[in-house]
Amino acid sequence: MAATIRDIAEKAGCGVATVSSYLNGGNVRPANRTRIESAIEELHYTVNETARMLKTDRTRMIGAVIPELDSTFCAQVLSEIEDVLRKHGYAMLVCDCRSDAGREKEAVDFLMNRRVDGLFVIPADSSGEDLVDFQKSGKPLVLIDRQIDSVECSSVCVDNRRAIHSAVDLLTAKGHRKIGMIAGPQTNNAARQRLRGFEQACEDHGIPAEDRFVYYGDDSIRSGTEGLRTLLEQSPDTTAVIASNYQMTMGVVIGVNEMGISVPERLSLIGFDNPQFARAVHPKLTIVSQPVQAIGERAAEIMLRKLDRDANGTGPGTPGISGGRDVAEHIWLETEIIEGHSVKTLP
Amino acid sequence: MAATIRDIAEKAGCGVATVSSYLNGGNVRPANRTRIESAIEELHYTVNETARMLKTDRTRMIGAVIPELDSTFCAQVLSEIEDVLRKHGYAMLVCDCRSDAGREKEAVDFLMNRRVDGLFVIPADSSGEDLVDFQKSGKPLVLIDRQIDSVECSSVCVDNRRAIHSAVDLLTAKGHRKIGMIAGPQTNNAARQRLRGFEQACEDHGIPAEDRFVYYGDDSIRSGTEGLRTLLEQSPDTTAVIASNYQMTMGVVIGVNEMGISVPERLSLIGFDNPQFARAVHPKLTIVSQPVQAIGERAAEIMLRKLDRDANGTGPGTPGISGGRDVAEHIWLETEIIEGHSVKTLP
DNA sequence: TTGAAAGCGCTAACAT
DNA sequence: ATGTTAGCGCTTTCAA
Repeated sequence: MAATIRDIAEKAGCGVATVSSYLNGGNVRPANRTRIESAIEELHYTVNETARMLKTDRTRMIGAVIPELDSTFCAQVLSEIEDVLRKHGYAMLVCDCRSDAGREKEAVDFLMNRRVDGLFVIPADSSGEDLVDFQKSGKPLVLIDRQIDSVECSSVCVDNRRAIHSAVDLLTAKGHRKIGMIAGPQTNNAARQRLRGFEQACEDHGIPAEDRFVYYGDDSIRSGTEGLRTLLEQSPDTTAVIASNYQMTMGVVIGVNEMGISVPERLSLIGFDNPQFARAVHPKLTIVSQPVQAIGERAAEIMLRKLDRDANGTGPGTPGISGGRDVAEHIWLETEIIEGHSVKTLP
Repeated sequence: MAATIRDIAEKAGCGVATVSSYLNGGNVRPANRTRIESAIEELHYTVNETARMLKTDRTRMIGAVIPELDSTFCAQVLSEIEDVLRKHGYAMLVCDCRSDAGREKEAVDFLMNRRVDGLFVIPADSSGEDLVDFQKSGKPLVLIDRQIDSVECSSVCVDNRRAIHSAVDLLTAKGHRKIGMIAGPQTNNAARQRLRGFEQACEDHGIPAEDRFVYYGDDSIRSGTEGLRTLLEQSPDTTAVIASNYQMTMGVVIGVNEMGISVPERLSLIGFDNPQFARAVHPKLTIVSQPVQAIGERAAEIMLRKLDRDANGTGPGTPGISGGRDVAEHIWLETEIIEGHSVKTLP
């Protein structure tokens, strides 16, 4: 078995409290300090975090529930968060839900049992009940990329409506009026907002709303390809297509490639996310780009601030009766259009 | 505070041991069973895993140390592992090291303090000391994608030499003799093996080894683009290029795109990983594809088997004196070439 | 500053 | 099958 704090105390000839105090940065007499240090060295002692967790009721672990690890957006955001978190001594527990509501709920329960100090969620398809449940614990919850109406908590999102709106603006400025939209699953807020942005933009530009220009995908590569095919079949007069997330963008590019559609001559394209991918596409793809790094940073920042307050304040308790003590912050970040050569100017 | 096992025992009118037994699937009298169940329901009781951890000296947490979360390969493998693990009640702690040796060591220490029951590592640039340290705890370690000479432990890898060798075979079969290789950082075994496969293949096909055909990248997108440029500058007679990981493949595709090089007319290309990306490239990219899912599955499988044995056997202890009790398994999986249209047949 | 002792919530040995 | 009890390794009063 590994050495314990008792072993150190014994070897250093002092009490366990002194060792504990030393470990936690308290004041210890120089004589004791050196003896403790050499004892630690000798016995290869390291703090048993699990014991600490039980005693302090803080695990220094944060959960992250995400729809798809294998999605650049999620991976980049998580990577950023993990970086910040670990610098502050927190570990990150990741649960990939494969965009499934049931698994999402399971994951939240799983992490609650493990007593994580806080939770990040990129909700794929959640009613929000599980999250409200978590909030009852009084621990911080931060939603990323998507809000949920029934859950009142902090969030970091981009302005999704505006993101797609500006994509439509760009297309109409170049003369497009028959614009196809490959939308995401309407169960999640981000996808809904993006579709709304599309509809709003069409209205603003006097383009009549027609169902035949909208395809409802499921954020997968497959549905991007399928969406393109469907759109072009049912509306051959389409001159431009917008794909509203990265996976579907890749799907659309696969589609034009395999169906032999020339871009932008026959069809103009605007994709989403991943500037590097956009550069790899020929011709370079015009995309809506999200500030992924900033999203991760801001989310981590909010979480750390809340954790800090919990650690010093009244404790994470008093849920429900919190009396407005915990104000939910909503951060909105802007997207940016990176122009490539995939949009043609119509005569 | 949340309800404890004592609260349940009290409310159900039995001893804590009975409740504990119930929670752990032991035999409990029907009468008690129902009363315990309703008490749990009423008090919203959930097991405090941290207490369980301390008592049982098992955290049911597994660490994963990886070079880059934002890499399809890592993300897919992790996603698979996490899936299997969670089904068996294990949580996954992820540490992204940004391909940095120092951070890798820190991550291993960090996870050791947290007393993870096991560790997965995709070593980016590790001397292996930190891993040997971990092994002293007697807990299972599984290396993925890359072995380390100085560390004797189980591993799941692909046959990297053969992977590149077969790529060269394909090129030579189509008449190529001036083949450029964009190699990864020689600090990691996988990259070394891939380069070795290249050299071996050249030798096998009677192609004299020339330094000017090899570029040493760092597995980044940037170095893929840079590698292509360098190769074509210093060896304009190059007719084909192999990129030896996904990031560099994307970099090369960006390069041909932005430099206006026609593929495969002017230059033939073979990439690595990510069949979906290959389909999105025009013309469809010929790639070496790794069985990512199988890699994750096998790794998780090995880990679970070892954990199981530790749980039932002598315990994870007796490290060092284990007397060959723990035989390291080495799994080798095969890669596959998916042909596209990026390789030209030379006259 | 330091030591003794209580106790976090759970499991497991033991006695019943 | 069930209750009692000790103790996992740590932090944190409380006295000294």
